[in-house]
Amino acid sequence: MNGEAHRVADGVRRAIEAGEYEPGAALPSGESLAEQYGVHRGTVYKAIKQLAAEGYLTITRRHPPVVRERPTHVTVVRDRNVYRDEIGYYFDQNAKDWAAVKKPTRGATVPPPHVSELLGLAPDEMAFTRERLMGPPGAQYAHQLATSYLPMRLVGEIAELGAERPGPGGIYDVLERRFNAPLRWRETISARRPDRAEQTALGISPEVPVLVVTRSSTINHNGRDIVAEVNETRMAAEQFAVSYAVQRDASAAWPRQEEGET
Amino acid sequence: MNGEAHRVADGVRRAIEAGEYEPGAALPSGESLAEQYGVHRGTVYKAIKQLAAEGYLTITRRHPPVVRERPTHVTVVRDRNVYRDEIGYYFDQNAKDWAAVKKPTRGATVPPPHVSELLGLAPDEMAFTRERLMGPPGAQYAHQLATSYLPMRLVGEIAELGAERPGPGGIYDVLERRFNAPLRWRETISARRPDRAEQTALGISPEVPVLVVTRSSTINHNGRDIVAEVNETRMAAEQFAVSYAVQRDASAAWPRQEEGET
DNA sequence: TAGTGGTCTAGACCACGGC
DNA sequence: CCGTGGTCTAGACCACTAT
Repeated sequence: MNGEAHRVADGVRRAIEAGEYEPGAALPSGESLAEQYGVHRGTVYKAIKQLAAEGYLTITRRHPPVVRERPTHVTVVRDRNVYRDEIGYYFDQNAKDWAAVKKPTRGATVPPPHVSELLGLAPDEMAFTRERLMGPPGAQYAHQLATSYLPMRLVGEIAELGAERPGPGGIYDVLERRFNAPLRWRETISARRPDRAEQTALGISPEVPVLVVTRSSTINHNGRDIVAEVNETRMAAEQFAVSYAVQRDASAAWPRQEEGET
Repeated sequence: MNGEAHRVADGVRRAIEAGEYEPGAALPSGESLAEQYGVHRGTVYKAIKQLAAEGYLTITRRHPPVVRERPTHVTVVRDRNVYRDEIGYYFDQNAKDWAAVKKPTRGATVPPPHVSELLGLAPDEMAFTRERLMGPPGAQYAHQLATSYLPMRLVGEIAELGAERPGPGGIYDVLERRFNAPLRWRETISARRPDRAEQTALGISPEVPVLVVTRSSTINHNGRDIVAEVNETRMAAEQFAVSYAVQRDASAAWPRQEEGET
């Protein structure tokens, strides 16, 4: 794992951390770095890719690599509660004031397999989607990328769900009003490497993992529980973490009763 | 992004998925694959690295790549509760019957920065560690890699914490007995690329992200809350997900009172 | 000693953006 | 048109393993 590429990567990394290249500034071209370090351009290329994987650089075709803003270490973005303000439900107190980086888009696609399964759809069945890119005011890239999946059948029955603006409180209020029952949510967290769209939207390299929070919304309808919506939020794993308090099951009550202490 | 390397990767991937190579079997050497596809060996090398990144292969130095067991998609490993059985607390109902793949080790290291911060240690201060590799019975690789960090000061005061076997119920029971107070836990989830030790222990490539669950144990001592232990569990993100139910804050109670419905 | 993965150089070609 | 990143080939070298 040692070698010339490593030497170059270490040198450039140190230069970035020493502030020799400002965040947002472009690096010298591969050719000139090769000259500077006395190695072949291909070797520089590998070093640059490595640094992009570590989150130091964003690389674009036909433009020199750009130094990313300092990875602001881990920010907690969730806890185990859902809150409500005058607008509607929200799940993330930090992101409350975020704005859409781009106008939300609506469409229809075949959801990823685990989403289809949650919604009870056939693997190749289409779903209605709504996509939002959210970020703090003034951010260059989106920090979170959220896609909401709804069964076509449901959108057909309840026209407001497919509207450009479903009204105050969003689709969750529409659902609770329509079914006259409370929504229940479950969040599942995993991680994977980003696809092309996620790389572009979040400004990250293929090697930087994204944290995926899949939230399913369940509601009771005629005595049966149905999953009405699945929301998948993706964020760069190096910048975000998800946190929650652990709750004691009845079996773990304290103080404990039936244990003989010495 | 298209090219010869892609063609080779697609071909080999299809062969694996068609079952032409059994899980555990070795692939042909790079040289012979290069011949077979009519490309240069370096191109094959890139394709193989890509497939390893996708989780299909495990690559080892100087040995042909080995086909990994089919990534069994996402397995939920947590919910928001902590449970207790006759042995002690446990956080994961699925992993209840897992066994240690290797004998647990004890030692002392400088913890990662976020762990030091949680424990209230100086960035370069050492901590007592206990490391376990857990997996289902008979597994080739460990599925989860857990490290427990304790402040040296605490281990000095309470000798049982540093013992090879802290007794039934583990260190959590020791702490609750000693401080006569209940532990409280918080879990924070993020993801990153694995370091060398994690790659070896979990049998994954550098490009496959690991999910990191950091659990801090807080206990009240003389009226102050102290973080007595931090446990960091790592697992391959392609195989595991963490799931929990979302709870309604008081602001999000249902049915809602003060809203005029039309 | 032969064969393996892993790395590097040298040189070539392509697609595309900016001049 | 030139310069950029991105890719591929050809050929070399090394460290190590299996024989």
